[in-house]
Amino acid sequence: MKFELVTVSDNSRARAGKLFTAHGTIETPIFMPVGTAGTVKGIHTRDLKDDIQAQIILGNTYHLYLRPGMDVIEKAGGLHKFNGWDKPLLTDSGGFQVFSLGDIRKLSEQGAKFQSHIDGSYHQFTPESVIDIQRIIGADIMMAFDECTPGDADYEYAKKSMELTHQWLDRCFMQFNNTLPKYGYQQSLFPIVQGSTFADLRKLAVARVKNTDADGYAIGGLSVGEKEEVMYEMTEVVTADLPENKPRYLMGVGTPENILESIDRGVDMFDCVMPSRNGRNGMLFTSNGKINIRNKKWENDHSPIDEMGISFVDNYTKAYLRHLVISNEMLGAQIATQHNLAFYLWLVKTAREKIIEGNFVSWKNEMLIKLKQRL
RNA sequence: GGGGAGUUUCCAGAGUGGCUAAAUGGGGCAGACUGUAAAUCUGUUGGUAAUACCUUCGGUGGUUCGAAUCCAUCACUCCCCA
Repeated sequence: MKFELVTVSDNSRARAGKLFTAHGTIETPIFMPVGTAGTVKGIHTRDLKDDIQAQIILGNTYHLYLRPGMDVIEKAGGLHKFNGWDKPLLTDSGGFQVFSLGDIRKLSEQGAKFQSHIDGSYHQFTPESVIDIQRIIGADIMMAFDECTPGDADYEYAKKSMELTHQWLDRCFMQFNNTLPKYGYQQSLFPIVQGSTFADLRKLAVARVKNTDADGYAIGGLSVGEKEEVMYEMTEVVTADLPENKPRYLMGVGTPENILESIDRGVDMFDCVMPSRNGRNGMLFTSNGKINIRNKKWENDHSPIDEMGISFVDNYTKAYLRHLVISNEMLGAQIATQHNLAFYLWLVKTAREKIIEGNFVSWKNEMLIKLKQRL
């Protein structure tokens, strides 16, 4: 995998780049739609590619391992073949599930024991097994197994948690280096910087993680309960120390505002369930602000969802979409998801253009005002 | 014609003397959602000058300190038998 910096802003840390993978080139900054169970919920790969213009999507180790299981994925020839997405793919390692499945998981130095959220059965993930699974899935970018430290962790916990993540990181790379890709193309492994809300831990984590000389670096453990300013501060601390010539991936972030602010602080890659989940729940991100499409005020608003017309679904009217969402028609969730994802991809694509043109910061400031609005 | 059951707040439907502005579900209205245990969850849903008062359980009249709840009567709905 190769990363090429195209432009770096002179009045901000924002960067435009190109990431070359076995399944195609990704133009950064980029937003990666989340397709946890091998699908971006409600969206066909055709629309993902042609309409939304996604360049890379996610899958999840934990979910795919539980269902359909590695046997099926391997027989399919990997996830690309299984779900028909032939562009770049990134898999999360299950580290976030260590955090989000808190009640049904047990941590040890060896790994994490999970209880399946599907049938309650017990499973163990180790740094080694997580690499093996991601080899079978065949993701272009695999993530190291980490503990996603909660945002309200105290210093002692954050430090211990970070150290565990570092031990696991070494084992991940060991397993990575001792195994080969299964489908004949190169895969990369990204380490994850933890350290919670403590700048000194974050700096330690970056220094430690840089030793791996990986193809890219991720920032984890943010937007997990801490304040927004803290998230920005930590992002800055981390990007300041990460190598310039490698992509930086801020995991799980965020709102359109978060993304612009983080691009400004030198982040290149993002993923978040927000556009898809909130879309399913009736919330739209538009070029003029946020919309709760269930609200009565849209009942007779027969204007397009978003007059900017980024996606073909933007031609559906607010009144019609409101009707679909309120009636619990599945097309409502599909349209809203498709619109939101198209908007997110438009946002990062435009950010890239502005970085290259040299006026990212002023554009960002204009956008932030619009994005804050609630329609 | 004979016998029986019923009428409750937007809907369905509990409630058979005070703890009832009235369970529960639906619908309505609003909010949340950040590496997806989520097509999910939460709040609210008679009115107002609102730690109180007013109006409300088919209509009217009564019993009672007190009635959605008991009695009388009228209206309407449904079921069974002719």
